[in-house]
Amino acid sequence: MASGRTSTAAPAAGKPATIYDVARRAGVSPATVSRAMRDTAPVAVDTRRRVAEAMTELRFVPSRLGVSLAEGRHAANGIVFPDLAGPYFAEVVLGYEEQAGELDRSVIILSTHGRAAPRAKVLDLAGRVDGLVVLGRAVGDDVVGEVIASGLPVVTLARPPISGADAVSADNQHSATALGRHLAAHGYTRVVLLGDPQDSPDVAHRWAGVRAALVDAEPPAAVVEEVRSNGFDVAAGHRAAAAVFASGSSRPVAVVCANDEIALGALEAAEDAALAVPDQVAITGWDDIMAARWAGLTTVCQPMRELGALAARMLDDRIGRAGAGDRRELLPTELVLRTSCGHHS
Amino acid sequence: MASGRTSTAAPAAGKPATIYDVARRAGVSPATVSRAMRDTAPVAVDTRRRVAEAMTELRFVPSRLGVSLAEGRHAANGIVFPDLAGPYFAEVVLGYEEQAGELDRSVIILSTHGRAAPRAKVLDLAGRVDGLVVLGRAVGDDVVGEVIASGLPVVTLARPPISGADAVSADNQHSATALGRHLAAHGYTRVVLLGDPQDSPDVAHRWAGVRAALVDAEPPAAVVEEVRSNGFDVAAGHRAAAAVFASGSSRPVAVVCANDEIALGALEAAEDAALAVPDQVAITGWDDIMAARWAGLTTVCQPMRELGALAARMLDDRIGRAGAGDRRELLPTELVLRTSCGHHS
DNA sequence: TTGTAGGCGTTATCAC
DNA sequence: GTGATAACGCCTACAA
Repeated sequence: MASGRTSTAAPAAGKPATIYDVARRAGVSPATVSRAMRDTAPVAVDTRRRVAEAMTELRFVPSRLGVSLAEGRHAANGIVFPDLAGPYFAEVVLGYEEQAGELDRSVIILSTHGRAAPRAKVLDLAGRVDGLVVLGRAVGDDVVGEVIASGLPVVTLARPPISGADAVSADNQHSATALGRHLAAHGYTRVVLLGDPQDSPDVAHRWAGVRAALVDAEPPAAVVEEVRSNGFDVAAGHRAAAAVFASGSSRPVAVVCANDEIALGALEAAEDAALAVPDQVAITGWDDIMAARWAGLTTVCQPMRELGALAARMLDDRIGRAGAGDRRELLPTELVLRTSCGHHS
Repeated sequence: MASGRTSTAAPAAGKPATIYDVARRAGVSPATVSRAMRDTAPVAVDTRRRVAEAMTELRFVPSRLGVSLAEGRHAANGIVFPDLAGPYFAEVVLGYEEQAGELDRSVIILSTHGRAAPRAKVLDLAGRVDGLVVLGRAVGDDVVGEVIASGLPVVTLARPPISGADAVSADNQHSATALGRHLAAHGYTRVVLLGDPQDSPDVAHRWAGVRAALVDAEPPAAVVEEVRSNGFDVAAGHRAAAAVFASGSSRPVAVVCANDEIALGALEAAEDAALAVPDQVAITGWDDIMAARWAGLTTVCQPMRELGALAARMLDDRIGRAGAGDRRELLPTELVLRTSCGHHS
């Protein structure tokens, strides 16, 4: 026992054990402990056993910080989005988290809450992750550009593609056209668009598609007005629609809304104004959130979950390969006909 | 210029600049750069300027890993939840993120997706944060206990309090009683409870409250059956309710559901079975999600956002103070009467 | 006011 | 197989 004095080594006190504590306890070097843990090189069975024992006795858990610093990676990805209110973003984030989890990456979220200047927060986030996805108008092109320039892999989601980043979005074009045609087929000729195209690239695309389908219809229909909703929630939709309905004589026959929540607000406003839907006004939404089914809202279904999951996979890919070209992906959408746009026999 | 050779120092290549690069460039020591950045000690104006210049020229951004390792903190908090599907958890997480953001902490999320054994993932998460909130039945008491034992501050949310952790939840008792009374007042005497109390502590409390109110009513009503929904989503509710309605003769007159999504499913099942709501069956939910308003669902409104925000604040507190006693907080809820539980004049 | 040096906890490269 | 030792990037006493 001369060489003894073994196994007395204990970590400072309440503080967590380090790899050095384990090494001392097992009578080996820290390097060996690391190898034994990670199976990164052959270790004698006996040594391995002693290390394992020391680890459990000391309840050793490697410090994430130490590992990350040494490995040069965070094993975490970030996602920035405008808000989590409303089902849309939540579903996308969920799809993202699920896929990222399978790829063994933690997910750090950052919501800009519609507020301005999240630059600092975005940059901070960028420093905590191996890659970032930017959802919608969560942050300006300038900031995204900055992040890309810093060398961080970036994937944009539901947002105009940026050079140097991959992009995934839903196929707004297809369903916008289908929706426009459908409304024209119902015989509506006067439609108003309710939303904020300048706040959401997606919406701008939808509007363009609807407009085109309308004028191409036979007989041709047209957008008579485009009004800002100043927001994408139910309250905003309610206010904006109320204003539209109040302008009496020029009352439209169809109100196409930028998303379901605005449409739900419009439905409320119609009720307030004693306007029957769809007999006196047709109203449509976008996203197919859960409430839409119960409100009888005609809308467009997007694969929200899958959008998030795909973004996660693309980001993971991009982190792997160094700097190949930019990928662009488009996911299909589908028009969901219910009663708010008119009667279907 | 003999002492020259200044300001040529550049970071290795494409790699980000370190504090050493900046120091060399500004002709000072790393320590001074740190002090200048953090205002942690007086620095001569001239020195400060030179440092600032060097920083911008080199686009220096302190490495989060380096800072965290040195500071001994992550400046990040975690939250584990069962799922983000459905509005409830999403809203809570949003409230949490918002508050955490104001406290200058990043948020790392982890969904267990109902799946089992997230132990490893939870422990990994625990190693990345300064504190953790556990939402609902996201993870077993054993694992939570392990995390607490490791010394990490923990706050539980909508889950039975655990010694060593703070706890916040909604006041299920109050509204459960109100709901039970209301149903009894409608004259219903046969009610069935639809949900999985063993999967959600919240639900167990609600059931207890409803039962108590029912038997205390005059004339006394009672729960005739308690059926498992095997899940908390619309599909689960639909299946379970269909089974209930199929058992012909013993048809209940009121179905109290564990949450709104189950209730929505029950509403669908009632429609399938050609049962009029509320004339032939009354149906109630819980949470007051957006769809509830459109489905005319009687339910209970919880301050979901505020639950998350409060948890964030309590966690931040707990990280500050060392090991004071455990706090317990209860947030109020409110019964929301709509048409699914019966006619109101 | 500023510099020096040690520490935070791991991984990985060399030798042995 | 295993052990030194040098990174990784920053902060902060301690000295000067």
